[in-house]
Amino acid sequence: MGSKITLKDLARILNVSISTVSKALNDNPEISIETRAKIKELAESYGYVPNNIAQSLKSKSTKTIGVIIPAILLEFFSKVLYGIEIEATKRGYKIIICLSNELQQKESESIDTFINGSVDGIILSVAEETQKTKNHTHFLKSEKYNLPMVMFDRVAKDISCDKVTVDDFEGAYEATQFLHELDSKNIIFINPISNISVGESREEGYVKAIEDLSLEPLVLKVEHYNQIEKELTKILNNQKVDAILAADEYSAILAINVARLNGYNVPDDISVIGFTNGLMAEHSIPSLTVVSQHAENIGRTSVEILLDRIQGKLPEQPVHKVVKTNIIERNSTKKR
Amino acid sequence: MGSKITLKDLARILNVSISTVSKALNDNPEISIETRAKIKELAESYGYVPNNIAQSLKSKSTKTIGVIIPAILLEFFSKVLYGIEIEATKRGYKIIICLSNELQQKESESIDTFINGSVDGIILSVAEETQKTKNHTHFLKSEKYNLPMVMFDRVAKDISCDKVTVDDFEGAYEATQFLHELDSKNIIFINPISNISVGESREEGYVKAIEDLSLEPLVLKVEHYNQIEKELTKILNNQKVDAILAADEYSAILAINVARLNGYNVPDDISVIGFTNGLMAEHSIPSLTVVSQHAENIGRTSVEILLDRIQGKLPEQPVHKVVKTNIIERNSTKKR
DNA sequence: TTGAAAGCGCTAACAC
DNA sequence: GTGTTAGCGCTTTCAA
Repeated sequence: MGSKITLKDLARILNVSISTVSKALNDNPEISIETRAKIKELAESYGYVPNNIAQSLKSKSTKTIGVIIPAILLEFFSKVLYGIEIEATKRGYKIIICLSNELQQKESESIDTFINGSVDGIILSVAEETQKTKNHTHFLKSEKYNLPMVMFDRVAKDISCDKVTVDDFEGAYEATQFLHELDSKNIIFINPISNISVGESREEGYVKAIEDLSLEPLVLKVEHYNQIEKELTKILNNQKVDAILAADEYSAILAINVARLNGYNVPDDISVIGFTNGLMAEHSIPSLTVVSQHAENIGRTSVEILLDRIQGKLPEQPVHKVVKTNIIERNSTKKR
Repeated sequence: MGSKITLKDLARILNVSISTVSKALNDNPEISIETRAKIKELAESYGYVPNNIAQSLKSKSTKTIGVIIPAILLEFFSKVLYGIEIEATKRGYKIIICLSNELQQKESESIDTFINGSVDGIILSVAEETQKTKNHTHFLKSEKYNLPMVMFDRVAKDISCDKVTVDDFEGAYEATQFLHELDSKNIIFINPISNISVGESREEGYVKAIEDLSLEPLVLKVEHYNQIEKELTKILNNQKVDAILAADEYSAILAINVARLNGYNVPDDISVIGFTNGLMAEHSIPSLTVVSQHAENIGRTSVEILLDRIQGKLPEQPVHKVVKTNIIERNSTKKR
């Protein structure tokens, strides 16, 4: 069967005008019931489907959201994406995905592909490179082209737009307290992501908690995961450590393994908490107690805010929503 | 600054016609060099960006691909998606994502959102429910509306379209042989996904290999992961097992744990191989030897075929490309 | 070298 | 109740 039957075709077949067909299919009461029925039947039989592009051009609304994420292989982002898709679909929107792969250049290009009218708004999380260079000029296009934008998780402080973040500071603060309540006095913080905003906040939360507890902070910053084994072993051999808080999931898993390799029992000798509730956390041995960021929730919330903004339901002032974290207790921490 | 400056606006400002502006910006030699320069400069200064929707309507090409995946939280699919995004971007295409969440209804709706002209082609992997019901009528729309479609990994045999699959049969066959070469004689196959096509093929490959080796096949089919511990324990207590091949990653991880809980050493007593090379496989203890399906490669290949099809570079006959698997040896199998 | 006009497919204000 | 017309923003043929 051929494709792409249009209003025009239907009109010609029935010898009516294009607008009559259009109105009939849109159930416009201007058109008589009989005509409507006849036209609908014909459209049905020809498998007519309205051309979405034409509708978009006319209505100046694409019903699609542009999403830019730094990486899809990081489980956190695929969870957020899941939340975004669910919520967008629920509200009748499609999503277009671009990956920045943590590069500023690709992030900027992605924004360019969105400011040409193909989407009604943007949801993004800032690329690592961009967070390092702090060059945010490409984000200004959102405002220049009147394209609503919401940033989630990794946000640019100096850009004025709606934001959804996790309370990383608070999450780290509470995790540190949690470890202290387990009688840990020597809590080390491992940070392989100190160069991105969330890593910073987590470290700050840890340090603040440690200070409030009148303990000694001990931070292990690393550039790469492969340094963790060596550096952590050195520390374990030189000082007492009875708890580890890791800034992400993988470093927590590594910490568990390094601790065990050094003869420590987890959780009896050392309790471990990591950030991010992912597959590895759930399935590691022992399973990992984590600070969950509710990734899916972040995605849904971002969509809600973006669509509310698009539909003019929000005050002019940018909205900043903070999603609370909570601790999911598993077997890498002592039972209370 | 305001938004959405159009050709019309530029034309009015310079007192030239719209078509002149259009041609100038497209570097059409019909327009004099000076006029071109002047117009480009003006466009630049106003931050003019051509409206993509209008261009699409005119050109009848959206330069976007519709992707329907059953689940994004399954790492395999997010890896494929990664491959799709990379290759699509490279070739100047955007991607729109829909999730079927393994439901036929959602899969069908997703196809509907694509046949209205919003994409130039579809890439999809069949939902679990659809594979069960075997109701494939919604896939026929692709042909009816002349919308090129490529299916990957989980495909519908009775639908004629381009396909990219993994050689699951061969992968399982080789993995079984691999285990046999490790001196395993009692190899059990755990299949929690016997209801989807890939699960079937893997089982067939295993059975064929076992037969060719003149061994006794032993298949443990389960409906859900939580049955694995009980069922496998029962088997381990009743008969000799020296190797386990699992139809997916998670069941392999579970198998390792169950074996260890029952006092077996992995890999000394029992070697374990799983399908899918994911995070868990890499980070489990011991790390898991896997049959890798090269998910990213599947994604890239799907895009290549789809775009070649769209651009008329392919023979009329549907193309079926089979991506080879290979075994990634880690610590859950004995060293040779 | 430039411009007028038609048309992509659809909607809607306004006529008849 | 139905049709005419204009227009969304762009490209492109044809005429000037």
